[in-house]
Amino acid sequence: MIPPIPLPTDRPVRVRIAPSPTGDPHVGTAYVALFNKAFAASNGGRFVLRIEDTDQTRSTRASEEAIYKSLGWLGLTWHEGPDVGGDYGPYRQSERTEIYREHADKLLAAGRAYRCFATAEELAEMRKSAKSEGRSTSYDRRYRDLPSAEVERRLAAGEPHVIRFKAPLDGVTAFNDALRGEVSIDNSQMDDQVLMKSDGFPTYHLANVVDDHLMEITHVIRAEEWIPSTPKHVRLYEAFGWQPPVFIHLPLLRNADKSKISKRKNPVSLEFYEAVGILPEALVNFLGRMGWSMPDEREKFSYDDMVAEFSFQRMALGGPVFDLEKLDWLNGLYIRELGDDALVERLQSWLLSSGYLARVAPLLRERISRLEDFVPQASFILGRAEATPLELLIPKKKERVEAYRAMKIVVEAVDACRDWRNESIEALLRAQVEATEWKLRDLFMMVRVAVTGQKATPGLFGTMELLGKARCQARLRQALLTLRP
RNA sequence: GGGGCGUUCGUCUAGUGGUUAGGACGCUGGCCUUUCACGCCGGUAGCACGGGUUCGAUCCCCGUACGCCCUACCA
Repeated sequence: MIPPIPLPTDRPVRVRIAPSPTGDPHVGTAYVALFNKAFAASNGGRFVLRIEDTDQTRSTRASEEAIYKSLGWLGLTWHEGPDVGGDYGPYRQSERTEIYREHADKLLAAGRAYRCFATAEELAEMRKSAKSEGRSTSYDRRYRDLPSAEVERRLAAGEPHVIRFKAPLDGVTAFNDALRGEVSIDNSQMDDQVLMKSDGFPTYHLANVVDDHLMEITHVIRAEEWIPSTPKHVRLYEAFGWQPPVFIHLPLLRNADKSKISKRKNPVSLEFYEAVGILPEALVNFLGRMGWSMPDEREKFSYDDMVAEFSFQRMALGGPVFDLEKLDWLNGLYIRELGDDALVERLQSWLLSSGYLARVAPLLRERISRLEDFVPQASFILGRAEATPLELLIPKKKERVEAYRAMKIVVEAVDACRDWRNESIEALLRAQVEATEWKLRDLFMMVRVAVTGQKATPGLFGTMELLGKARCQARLRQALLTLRP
């Protein structure tokens, strides 16, 4: 039985989501956003969006924009964030590096953190030998007690280093998860977490704790995967002399096989759901049924209904499988409820707008002799795609494994593409020809068949552009699944 | 390997120390209908296992199994 969630008596409830802008906007982000926002709304609190772009190698502005767009599409809007401002900014972590630096220095000065000069190779070597000897592969604290003169010398020499937290060596660290009760780990399990990376950016652990405190976050509502690192966060709060927030860990969305939801096994991009015509209110409703239920157990309810009845005591803790079939059923319910005008409006704002048709029509002009031919000709671009059969997918004189390998390369390249235009798609695919060691025509034919389900189509790249990245990804991934040896 | 979290129909879930364990998706039979879909009525299938505690456990406790997550200078 889940106890009531403690609320602050002297200050407003403040919650946040903190997505990192890498890759496509994720359905898990929307899930966590929904429960944060609903909790805030039911308590008169505020919902903050903070962008965790501390991974310089993976974060992109395009991905950040995509998060705004998709969450906005779902109506999961925020009171404070990089785009709308607020009293606790900046809300983009890459603009807060000075703050983290100062706080890391404080820990350094207080003897709660230390500089570690281990190189990546050194660490890899350490883990390798630890593994071969059957020891724990966590960091062995080799720089924890480096004499200060030596630290100074290396610093003066400009040696790159990270700052690590001095985790307690013995004892136990416990915290209270509002849904699960006390969670504790033995401190022998806690390693000296990196706080500041050698590039001067903080890790999640430092940035998160510092920002949540500075932004006066009262309840940290995040996914279950964070439970194991929460004790470290608790020790960080303690080291700073801060009061930790209430921790609420939500169950993880799952694939059909119960593993954590992933793009390999499920469409996870919010852009996919929008592109295939899932209604935002249906998706929000569906996410609200993941681990949560209305008191009367009704299946269909709006965000406002949810807020009116919201309580974490109605939360189930098992990891819910994200079932597309049930989403489709629910979405159908919403569609059937639409009036004629509203339905037409939805269809138009989906793909049946004159603007979109204006882009499709030129592609199909040569292929139609009557106007009525347009509709069947456009079906592979407007309609739902069936999985392309295996025989069609494998080019002549190619083996299944070869096709699988090549498709994998294509899928990964497409995932990474951030500029979805005819020319850039072409450049992107051309760039894969070498990697696959295939003839250009074979590779492009396989992609064409995977994406359209047919061998004869309008220009491949223009078609892909119009189809949109999300749907192309889904179809390519479907093909990859079919090809899997 | 180590640590943590979890476990009610295939899936999403409700639920209580005594219930024929309820609803939804799916699948399925029927009705409606010129057909299909929608809608309506019905069927299908579940408390992981073993010990306790108890007059009685799906529910409380302990163990086991299984699943998942973490174990990065990613979040």
